[in-house]
Amino acid sequence: MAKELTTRQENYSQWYNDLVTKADLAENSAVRGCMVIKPYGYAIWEFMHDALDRMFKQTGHVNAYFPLFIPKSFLSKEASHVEGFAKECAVVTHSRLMSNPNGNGVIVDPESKLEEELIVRPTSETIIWDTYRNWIKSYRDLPILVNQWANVVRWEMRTRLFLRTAEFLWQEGHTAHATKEEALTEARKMLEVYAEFAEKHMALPVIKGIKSANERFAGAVETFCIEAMMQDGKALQAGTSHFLGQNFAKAFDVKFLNKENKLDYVWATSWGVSTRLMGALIMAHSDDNGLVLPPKVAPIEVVIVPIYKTDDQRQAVINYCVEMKERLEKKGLRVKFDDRDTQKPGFKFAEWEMKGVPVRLAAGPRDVENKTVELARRDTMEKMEISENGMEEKITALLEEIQENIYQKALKYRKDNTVRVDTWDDFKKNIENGKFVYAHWDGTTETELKIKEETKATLRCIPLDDDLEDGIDVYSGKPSKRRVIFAKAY
RNA sequence: CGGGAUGUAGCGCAGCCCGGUAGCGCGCUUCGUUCGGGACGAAGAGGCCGCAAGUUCGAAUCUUGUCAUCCCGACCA
Repeated sequence: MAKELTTRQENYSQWYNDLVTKADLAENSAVRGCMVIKPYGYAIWEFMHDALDRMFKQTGHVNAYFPLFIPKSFLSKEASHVEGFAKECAVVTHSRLMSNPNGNGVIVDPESKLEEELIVRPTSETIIWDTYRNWIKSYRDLPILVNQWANVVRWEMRTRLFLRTAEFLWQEGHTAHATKEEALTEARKMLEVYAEFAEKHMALPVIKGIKSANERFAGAVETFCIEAMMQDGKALQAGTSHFLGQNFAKAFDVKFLNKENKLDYVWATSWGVSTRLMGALIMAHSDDNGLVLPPKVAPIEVVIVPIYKTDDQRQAVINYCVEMKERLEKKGLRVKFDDRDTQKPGFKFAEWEMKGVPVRLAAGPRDVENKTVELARRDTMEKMEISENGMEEKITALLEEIQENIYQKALKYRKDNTVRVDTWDDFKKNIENGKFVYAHWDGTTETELKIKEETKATLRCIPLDDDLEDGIDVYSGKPSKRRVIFAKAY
């Protein structure tokens, strides 16, 4: 048995990449850099999707949908925007296929060449602002608070499952406002929504911050972000919210009459999170036994595994389990009763652990007799025997505890791997060791790029919640007003 | 797009150097024994060796091209 176990661990525990992507969440498709999200993985995405959607609606947003195809000319209207995306666009040039006259198969019909090429959206600012022009005439039409759930395509040179796929699912909010202040408030508000979602639902501690000019979104005036630390110490940008100023309004000629009866350009924001969040979830919480899901995004919160030998036992145990399942469901919990006759209990234990189910219950004849049930929690792998009486309350409370524990564990990990440094030697050493480094920065792109060149560390963000502090730049020695975060990133 | 590696059964791999028509482990099927932590035995099923050309009597193996994947750069959510 030990040998079998070893073999399987070798197969399954090659960290999240093999384990989760190949075993459960996705598998590579024939399309370059794309992913198949398997049902269990998609269920996790649906939970994140639904929770976010509720939060958007609570903050006054509504959903809409805009075309997948963007005429090439749209993309070129905002100069820095097109510059940012030009190198990673999929382009539609033809509209038809035809039988190959020279043999079998089909070829692109040269007659069907499009007059203007279409770009498969890498993001939708352009087509949405082209549409907003017709929606906005007066300050009375504002604000527009629209969100879109969609897929986008970015033909990246190098792809990475979940973190940077050629096609990914996301939501993109695009809002239009009458004043700069209102737009800025909106961008900040959505950053708060993302931070709350990451921390409360995904149990993922994040740092809210502002991007440096160098890392800013193409076309934005200011980019806000949430940054998270993965278990290898690398930083992952988990969500962004942009204050777009009047850049897109000017590019697409979106003007309105304000209260003073003066014509003005509209102020804009955009904000988005993607299936990259699933990558964050996996990389932040998984262990060698597989995925660890915070209960709030777990498609299954409790799995019940029956244990029996004989047919007589089977019936009694199943009845016992079904009753528990119904009682838990009555409390609003998502429960799976694994009554498969084809797998043994030990196999099921391992499988559900790999899938990250927060709580497992196992019941056999002994439990039926004693009115007990064995409970195992995924986050700590602890097992305990609890009484069947009042188990609903116990489990409900435990799920909250697990949610909190996973968050605290990630938070502690980040704290343990975050340092403040004041010398260049310390800086290099700590970046090399995969730490988040708080250091003084002189505020110039030049220094930022030099640091990146020498250490591969990027300026993750200028933290919003930190106090100002006088100091000198760790690289250039020039004066600095505050510390910023440097780290290696995905 | 540059540098490196890889592509053989559902998954993980061996075979390639030195050409002779494919093998191992897991998984899968059937039967029996098992069943409170990834069971065991026996018998089976499954592969135009990524794709396309070339060399050869003969190619998984040699040559060229091509596509894809992974790692390192540049780029990015």
